Amino acid sequence: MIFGPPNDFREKSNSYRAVGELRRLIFSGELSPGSDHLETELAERLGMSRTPVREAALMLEAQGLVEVRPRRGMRILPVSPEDMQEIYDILTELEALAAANAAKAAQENRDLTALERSISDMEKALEADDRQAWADADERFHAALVHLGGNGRIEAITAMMADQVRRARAMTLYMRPAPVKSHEDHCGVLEAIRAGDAEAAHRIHHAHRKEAGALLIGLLRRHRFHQL
Amino acid sequence: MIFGPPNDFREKSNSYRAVGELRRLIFSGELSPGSDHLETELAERLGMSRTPVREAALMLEAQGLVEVRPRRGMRILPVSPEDMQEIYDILTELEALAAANAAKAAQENRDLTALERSISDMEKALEADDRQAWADADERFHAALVHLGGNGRIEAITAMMADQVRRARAMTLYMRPAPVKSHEDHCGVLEAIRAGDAEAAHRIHHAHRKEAGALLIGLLRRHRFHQL
DNA sequence: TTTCTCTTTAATGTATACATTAAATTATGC
DNA sequence: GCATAATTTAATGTATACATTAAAGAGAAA
Repeated sequence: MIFGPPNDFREKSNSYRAVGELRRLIFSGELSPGSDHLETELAERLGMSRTPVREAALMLEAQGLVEVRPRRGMRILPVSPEDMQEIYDILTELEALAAANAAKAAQENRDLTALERSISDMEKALEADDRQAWADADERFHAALVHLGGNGRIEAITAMMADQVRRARAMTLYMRPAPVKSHEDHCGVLEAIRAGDAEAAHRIHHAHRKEAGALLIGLLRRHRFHQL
Repeated sequence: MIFGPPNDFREKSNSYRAVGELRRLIFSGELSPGSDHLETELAERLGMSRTPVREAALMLEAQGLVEVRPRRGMRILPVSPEDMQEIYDILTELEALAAANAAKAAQENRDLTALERSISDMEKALEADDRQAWADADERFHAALVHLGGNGRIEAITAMMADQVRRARAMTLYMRPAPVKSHEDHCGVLEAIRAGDAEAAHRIHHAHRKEAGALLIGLLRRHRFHQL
């Protein structure tokens, strides 16, 4: 879990740089799920000593991305369809709550440009049939929505879960149908927030995540089946 | 967040022992919220070198309990009423989901003894007017419920949040009225799970957490007011 | 061959040394 | 006296040395 604002001194420290680097390597797939990596090896790869690498590994373990086992190195935790089910169940509840809270706070918080922009970015990506751009904008939409909800801990938790979803989505991005229904849902949520209708925002977003989750998990299971 | 089963080798390592020790010191109030603690100081206190202490501090930071600031030491994050509101909002959603899932899984999973025992422990504590025993049993009830829900990530998240709640509850335990309404709610949830009624389990537990949260936060605000 | 034991290897966990640098302190000019 | 600059202090971030010990491998007995 990534709490608090990103402090500037973190960027100067090798430990936190290692966290960022390792995250990048994990999400890009260069460190594949299930693989083990020794501290020495990673230290050489990142051009630093074992100390900051080791500290980074422990932080990533505390965040649930890897497992540190003595003498076997840092293991990149695989994400099974069962894991993804757990994650989507959580995202569904917490994001729907955030949507409702965003709608309740709509009076004070009128800046919905982030939501609007991500929706229009998704439209453009859909026209251009650019799946990756669509996925990026979709992620921005969800992040913006959760941010509007105003609960920092929900932001931290969903950001962590989004990390995992990104890994799964990379595998299934080109298997799914063009996300047209998603677009309607997003617009519906935005309008409900504009109107200050918390109940509608919650209901639409809850259904949206539930459907998207079922779709992704179905694809994941098929994907795993094909791999066997 | 504490992922995965507690591996035995962790108990032998000073780093993980330090995590446990520091958590104990934080929850017992020996390290008070808002206070700063230098690595050297903590290392001496725990009887080990700076290395494992530092690693523990970074793990606790990744879990959201403390903040590590260069040259100022490890700061124990205070828990404001606003923080507690965030936490209860999350607990409300995730535990209610767990309750619903537990009810759905009631056919397979018939072992409700943990729930039953914690409820009877609460009854006993209530009769003996032992607030601390009641709070402990209440915590066990919620933990058992979430465990029955079967989502390991929800378990990890709620366990982390429960840590924070415990700190707040320590302040307000003797301010609140005798928790009689809670008892009815707990029994209601248990019966709904027995009956496999997911909707009822969700509804009752959701309302239960919402009320309990409002009560605790009200007390916290008053408590803070008195401290000023 | 297989299995058990002993030896060797090497990765980790920890302590420690040291360079860096923010903060505190002193000194200096106004 | 006050503000600013120079100096000192000390806590951290990192590298490295080393003891520990799990795992791998070799060797002997069945």
